[in-house]
Amino acid sequence: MNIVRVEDAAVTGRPTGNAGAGRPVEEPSTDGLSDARIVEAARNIIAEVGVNGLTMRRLSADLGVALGATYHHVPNKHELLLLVGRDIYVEAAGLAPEGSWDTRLRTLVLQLASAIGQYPGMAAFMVANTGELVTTELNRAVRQILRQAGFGRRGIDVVMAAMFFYVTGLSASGFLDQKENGEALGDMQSISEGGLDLLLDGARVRLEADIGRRRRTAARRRASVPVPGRASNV
Amino acid sequence: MNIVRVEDAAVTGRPTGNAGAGRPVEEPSTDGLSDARIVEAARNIIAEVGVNGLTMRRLSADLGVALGATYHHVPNKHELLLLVGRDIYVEAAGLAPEGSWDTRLRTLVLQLASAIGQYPGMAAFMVANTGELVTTELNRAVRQILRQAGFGRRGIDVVMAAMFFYVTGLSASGFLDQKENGEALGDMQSISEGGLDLLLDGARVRLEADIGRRRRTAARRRASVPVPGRASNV
DNA sequence: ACCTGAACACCGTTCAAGT
DNA sequence: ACCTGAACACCGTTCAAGT
Repeated sequence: MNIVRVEDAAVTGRPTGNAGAGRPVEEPSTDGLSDARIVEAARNIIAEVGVNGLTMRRLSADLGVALGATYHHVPNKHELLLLVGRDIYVEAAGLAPEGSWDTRLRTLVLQLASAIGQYPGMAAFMVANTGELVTTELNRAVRQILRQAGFGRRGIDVVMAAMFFYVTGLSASGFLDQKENGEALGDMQSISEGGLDLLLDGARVRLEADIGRRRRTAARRRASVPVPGRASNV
Repeated sequence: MNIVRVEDAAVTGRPTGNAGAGRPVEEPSTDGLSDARIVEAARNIIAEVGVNGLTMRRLSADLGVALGATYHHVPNKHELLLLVGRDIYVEAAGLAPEGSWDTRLRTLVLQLASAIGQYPGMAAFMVANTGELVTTELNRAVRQILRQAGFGRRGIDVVMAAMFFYVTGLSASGFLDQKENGEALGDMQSISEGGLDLLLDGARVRLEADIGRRRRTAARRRASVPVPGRASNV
């Protein structure tokens, strides 16, 4: 009885992307437990009953092992949720949309919010544990889109911060849920997307500033004219 | 050993603003327990040990009563956290900054994020329970700022959604914490504020569109010229 | 009406003991 | 190395009993 699920590309593809962690990549290990199997089972439970419904006991039962066995692979529940969060990120980073930088970004944000929204309570956890989650391929994917668009280094940072905060807030508030209550909820969804467009407008303003600055710098270099105010500094 | 605390205006001012709830407003009740006293104690605990450190037992002990006594005033922990969340909102809505609409909004967002950031884990809870929190005076305060600025009805909704998502994401990730780790964290803070400025740029674009639309409508009304496409509709 | 004392069901985590 | 069975400490919530 599950809602429309995105393909579990990240889980089935390769063992959970343990970005940053020094642990060696696990072998497929045809039988027995594995990080990938645990994360997959955890995702299914969360999708059904939410993060608060995910219990180490319930998880172990679904995996057909004793409670202690799960703890042999995952140190604690917090770390397990981090694995799940990274898994969702990796999956969302996989499906790269086409088009101009802003439509690509827009689609990516909406897809990501929708993906996270399928796991009740997950966005709240992710927003509270940003520092331990950001080092993923999603980061790289977004950075690349912005770099190709022409954003400067700091422009990229700023836009990414805004996007990240927005997507977590958006998914946590559950406005994108395609649940059974389709009354005046469509209005909230259009407002949420409107907020995203607002953000993209701001990003466009920023992009013009970044490009203008670079063009001026290049022009000065070509003419070999020292910068008026800080000529002695270079 | 508390961090710089904002004045507890909302708590001491009047009993916790139970927006929407049908419950009658409680009398001061000089002695004994009260919603206001419970919320205040809860805030202190959360500020010290976070939402996860807040325990109904610990709370009751700090209040000097038995566990059951607290439950006589607050139905459950979820509802208690809602009271705390609304209390923080009401407090933040109280200090209205001066200046133009965008600087007022900017200051308000940063103050709000900073206020929430003082209560670890609170932002995650608030972002996960938007629907039960939004009906506060903060909502009114922000709406008023935007209306006076000249935003249309939908423009207000969109800007507010963007602001809300951003502020929760911002405060939850704790970039505004003035904690002991002042290394490269100031950089993250400036990036967070940069994201906010991005959003305000977008809002400015939106405002121009709103004002332009209204001006055109007024001009048509003055000239009594029917609208080309939908003349028969009015 | 308000509070106490004690209980219930459940949770995350640990660990000696088995293979 | 991997798993089982059982325990420990703690939590949210309830409720008969007192005043």
